[in-house]
Amino acid sequence: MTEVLTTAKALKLWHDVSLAMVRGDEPDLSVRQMSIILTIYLEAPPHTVRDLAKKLGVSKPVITRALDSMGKLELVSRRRDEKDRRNVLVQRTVKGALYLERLADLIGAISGKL
Amino acid sequence: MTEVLTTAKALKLWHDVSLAMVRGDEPDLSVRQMSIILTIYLEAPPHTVRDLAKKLGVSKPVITRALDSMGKLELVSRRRDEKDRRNVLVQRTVKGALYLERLADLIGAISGKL
DNA sequence: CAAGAATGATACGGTACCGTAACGAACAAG
DNA sequence: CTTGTTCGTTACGGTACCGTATCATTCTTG
Repeated sequence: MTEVLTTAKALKLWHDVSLAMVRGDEPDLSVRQMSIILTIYLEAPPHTVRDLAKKLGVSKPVITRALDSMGKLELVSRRRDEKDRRNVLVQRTVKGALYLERLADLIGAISGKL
Repeated sequence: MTEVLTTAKALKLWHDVSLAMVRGDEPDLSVRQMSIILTIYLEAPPHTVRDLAKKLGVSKPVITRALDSMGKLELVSRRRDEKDRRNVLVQRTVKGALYLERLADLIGAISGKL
């Protein structure tokens, strides 16, 4: 039997993690940005703008802009696909990996205190 | 011994829930807005602008603006405190309760599939 | 080749949020 | 009263993001 979070615990988890993110020093990522970076780090490459747009159900400019802003933060990087130079391959970075590692630790720690 | 989410599962949970929020019809709340509405619904009243600002570690205008926008969505409401008319009491709404109920169901369902 | 399709970026006008500062209203203290 | 403090809001200039439309580049197809 799989353990499922109760309504109250699910909301408390979301609350505590969100609060920690707001109170933290790092700039908050939007839900869209969070979806993108997590997709890049959790799912197998390659990740193109078009694929990400389709996966999130948003327009391509939304992805381009999110990559611009997260690129400034060095959380992701871009590279041209040499096989098909129309494509842009979105790639992971050291900073991005560390960012998500800290996020995972935070979620894990908070979920342990529910 | 408390069950703690592993790093991978914590991130997958966050990813799947964020993705569902992005793909959903409802407008995404920012992390700050989410923190505020969850605080209002999870913690005991009264909730004033000042208290919320302190709890989130942000300035008061941030709270005012977030209440404006969430008020437009009818997720929260405001009322003057008759005991001390300087205070504004932030209150729950039916729509807000339903919104968080759906969110909790979503988190619960996804956490069950990890 | 040329013509068309596909890809990601950019332009545009508009909306939302930011941080800081200033403000009016309401209370508290002398 | 009046002076000072507290509370929430508003003003201001600036930044970021939105959706739509358009663009240049690259590939594909005849």
